[in-house]
Amino acid sequence: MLAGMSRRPLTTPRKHASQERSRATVDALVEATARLLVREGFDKASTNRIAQEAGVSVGSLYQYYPSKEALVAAVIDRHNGELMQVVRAALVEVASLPIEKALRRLVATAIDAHRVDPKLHRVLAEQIPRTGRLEKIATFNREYFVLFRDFLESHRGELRAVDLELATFVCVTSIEALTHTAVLHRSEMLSDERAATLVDEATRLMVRYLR
Amino acid sequence: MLAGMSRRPLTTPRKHASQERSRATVDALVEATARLLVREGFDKASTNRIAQEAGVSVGSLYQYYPSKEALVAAVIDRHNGELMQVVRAALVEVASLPIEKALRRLVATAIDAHRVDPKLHRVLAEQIPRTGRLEKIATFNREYFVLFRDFLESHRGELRAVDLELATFVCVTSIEALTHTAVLHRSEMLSDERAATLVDEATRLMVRYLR
Amino acid sequence: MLAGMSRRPLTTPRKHASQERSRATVDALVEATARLLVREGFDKASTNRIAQEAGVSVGSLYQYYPSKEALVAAVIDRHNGELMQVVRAALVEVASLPIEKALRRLVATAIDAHRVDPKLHRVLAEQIPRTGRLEKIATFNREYFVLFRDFLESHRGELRAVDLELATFVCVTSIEALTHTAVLHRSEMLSDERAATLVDEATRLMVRYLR
Amino acid sequence: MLAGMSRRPLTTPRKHASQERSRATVDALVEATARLLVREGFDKASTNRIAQEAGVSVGSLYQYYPSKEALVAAVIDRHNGELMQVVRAALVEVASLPIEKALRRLVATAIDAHRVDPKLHRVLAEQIPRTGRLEKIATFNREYFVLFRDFLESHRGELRAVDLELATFVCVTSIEALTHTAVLHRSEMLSDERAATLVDEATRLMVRYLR
DNA sequence: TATGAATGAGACTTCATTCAT
DNA sequence: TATGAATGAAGTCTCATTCAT
Repeated sequence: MLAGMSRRPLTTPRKHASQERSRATVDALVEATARLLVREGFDKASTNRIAQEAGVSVGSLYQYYPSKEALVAAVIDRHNGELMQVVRAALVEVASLPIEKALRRLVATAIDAHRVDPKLHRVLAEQIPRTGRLEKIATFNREYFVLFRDFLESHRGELRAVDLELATFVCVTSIEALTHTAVLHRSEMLSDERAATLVDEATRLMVRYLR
Repeated sequence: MLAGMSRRPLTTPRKHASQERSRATVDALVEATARLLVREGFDKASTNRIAQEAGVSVGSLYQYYPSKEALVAAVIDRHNGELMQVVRAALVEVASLPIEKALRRLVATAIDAHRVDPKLHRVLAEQIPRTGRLEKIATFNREYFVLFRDFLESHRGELRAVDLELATFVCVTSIEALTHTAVLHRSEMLSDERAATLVDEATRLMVRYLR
Repeated sequence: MLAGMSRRPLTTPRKHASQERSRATVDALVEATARLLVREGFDKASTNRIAQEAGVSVGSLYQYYPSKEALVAAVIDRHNGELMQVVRAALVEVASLPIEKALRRLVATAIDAHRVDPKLHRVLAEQIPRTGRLEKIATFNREYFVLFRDFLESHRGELRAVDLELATFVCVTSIEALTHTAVLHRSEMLSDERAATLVDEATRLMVRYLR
Repeated sequence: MLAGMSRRPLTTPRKHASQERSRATVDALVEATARLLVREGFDKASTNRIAQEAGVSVGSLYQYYPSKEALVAAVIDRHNGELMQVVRAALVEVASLPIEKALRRLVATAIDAHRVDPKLHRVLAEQIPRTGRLEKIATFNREYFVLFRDFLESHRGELRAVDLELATFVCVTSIEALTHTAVLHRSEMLSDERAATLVDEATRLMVRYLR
């Protein structure tokens, strides 16, 4: 569907690094990649530089990852994992709350999630499309989507009549955009005094729309 | 704010191409860049290939643009210009309508704007961060922002008490995200039957939030 | 048919180098490749080294040849061309001679042909299989084969009853092997005094076989 | 004689593998090398892959062979040994036959010898020059040469007056070339019906030449 | 002795950019 | 001013070989 996207480099790890020594190498590589991505951006993060930053030889890098893309993919996966953990926990916690309280909590959580490692988040958000991780992102989003849909379903009683699918799309997309933009491009909005207001507004947006 | 971004290549055109012939060359170059960006992606769109596609020598390319980035920047500017034209027209047209009708119209326009050249839009959206065009985008957004704020201001009477700045942020960000996502990742939502529903929902989201 | 031979690198030149300057570059590259092949062998003749030897940048090398293999292929083609010229000339010259005189002359010519650039010939003979030039070699051999067959045909009267195809195979293969081996591995056989003896023997081999 | 061939890697095995376990490892390595050479070609047959194919660690590989070349050399030696066994047996068997019968038998045997493992034979024939095994090959050929010379000597009575040295060169080279080419490049000549004809012709070539 | 993780020189190749014509 | 040949830094990746465990 995307033009010119044939022959994308492999993005799956090569070995699963059973021994302890290798495990350390793999971790160092992913960590180094994340660091360089933040510090220098995708283009400047060459495999040689990554290996160097990880204190490892290029050869070792290629022992575990077949390409730079695979390494970035690993960083993405790790980051997504962390985000989803936060999100999942929040959704569980919130399941039994009345919808307004619940949504407020979810918005706040979304902001927190974006704060996990905002610089990394930004680079990844920019680079994801180039890494063949669209699917994984889709996966990520789909999981969020499904969980949120379940959440709405279990609060059916408090909602107006609405196509849940559509409502989920509207809410998830809006929350994501608002929190993402606020964290990455409008950090002044998240000062101690003003953060609450933003949460208020986002919550109001959702609540009024859904009720 | 972005780390390690010093020494960014120049991104302003070299001459202003007053003569007719030059004008044609410049146009051909920008057009060729856009075409290749869509067809091959940023990385594969080399300056040599762009020159070839434009039917011009590389030498000439560098006569008019000091770098590849400058060329991409030109494409971005052109694209943004087209978008803003659509948006501006809509805002003018809508100025005197009651808020619900107005918002419905604006949402529909946002979708149309994204449809101007969706594939190009997607590539640009992905590449913008790498081109130092963040500022220009900010500029773009700021103009939209200001216009929308004015729009809200002139409909003050129909709104609840609300910080206009904040409301603008919420609305602009949400509309942008909903239309962008729908067009780029959920094209099935824009089939003839379903498009109206999406517009309905987005409108409802805004209206309920603002009133 | 050969195992593991999929995805062979391209072996056709990239441009045809019309301008004089490029022509010189291309020539220098082929020449340098031949030189290095002789001096260092295939494996040590890296593209960077070839470019250096040619007094040209690697970039230029890749402007004209898509791979090292293509360069070697060019050398092979050039060498084959030279050989065939010698061989063709001899066959024409010999057409009307009685078969013994003719064969003697052809054997002597084959030795001469191998002497054109024996070291290069050796390296190429060794490297040909790896270059996807088997076809070209086949072509080369086929031309020789056809010419020799015609030669036999036109001397039909002097031959015993024999399958011409088969006789051609036997003669061409033997002459080639004898001259190749003598030149490359038994140069002592080609000293002034002994060369004539070798030609005698080879001629006798053919004549007795054919008559 | 070959230029630039100094500093060739070691090509002799490291230990003589007295113990049984070692013997098995060594065998597995040589066997694996032969298999990979056939399946993937010389370049793709990396030492790591060979070790893996042999079910042994790279470390162990280097315990027994000091270099990749040494491994290939071992394969060549093994292959040559097998060939020589066939050839030696034939020469013994043939010693007392009249020359025509004997030569027919030797030609047939040469074809058989090439059929022992034609794919391996081809790869080795191509790779030998790169392995410093030229000497060994020379050795191989020299043994064949000497045996054949002895054969001719013992049939002196049936021959015309001829320099035995030279006659041996002519015969050995021609037979080798004819059988090698037929097996590797003209397999259609060895179909059940046609093989006999080829043997006939080759025999005739020799007999007429020698008598 | 065996293992296999680690090494790192070096191979191939691309492409933004320059410059002689 | 236009051309396109030339440049060469830099990037990705492989693989023979070593060495700590």
